[in-house]
Amino acid sequence: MKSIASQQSVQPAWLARLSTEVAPDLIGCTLVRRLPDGQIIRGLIVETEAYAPDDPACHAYRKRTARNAAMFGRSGTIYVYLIYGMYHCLNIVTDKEGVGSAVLIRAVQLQSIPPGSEPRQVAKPHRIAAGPGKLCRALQIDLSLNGQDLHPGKSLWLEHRSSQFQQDLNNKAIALVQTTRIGLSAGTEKPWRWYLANSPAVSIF
DNA sequence: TGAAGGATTTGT
DNA sequence: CAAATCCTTCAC
Repeated sequence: MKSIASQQSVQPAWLARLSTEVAPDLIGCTLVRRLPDGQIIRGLIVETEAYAPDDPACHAYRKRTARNAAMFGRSGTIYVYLIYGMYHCLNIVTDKEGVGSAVLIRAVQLQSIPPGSEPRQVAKPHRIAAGPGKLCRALQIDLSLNGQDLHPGKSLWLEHRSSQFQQDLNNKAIALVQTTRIGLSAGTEKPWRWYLANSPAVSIF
């Protein structure tokens, strides 16, 4: 019998499914960021949104451009974009290569306080990465990661749910909530946002 | 070549 | 509710 590692990294093949299937499955997974200086920041994913090709809210809805090119890459590609001129948003590309779809990571619950966090934020540690813009600020994610691949030990990767998390989910000790997405001007009716019920780290209450 | 607006966050 | 702030997209 092979020994069981507590954390197993997510492989591209596991992400090669519809974004609407992957998005809820990513809740409970751990996002791991390795800074240029080698420091590791880990966060439990507690909120995601799915974006699909036939979805008017999806950046890849109209056509392939320089900006959204990463969304058409193979599953496991990192798609980062700048919003409102000051915040970055992190997406994990899903489905087959050539299909413009991805999952937006909206919030993570940090395992530790990352470097550079302001005292005002540290007062509420669970809110430091509550929201897509704040998440990227805390994990120092910017356009330099756009188009790169998730890769264990490199800049960014994902680890599967712990057996404890999966067990709690099966026992209904914890639950996922599915509802509509946030901040859109189109496709507002699609129930493609998921979050961990009762998590203090989701972007909105 | 220019104007409009955005998968956000924060403070008034 | 409006500002901050800049890149992308689309119209002229």
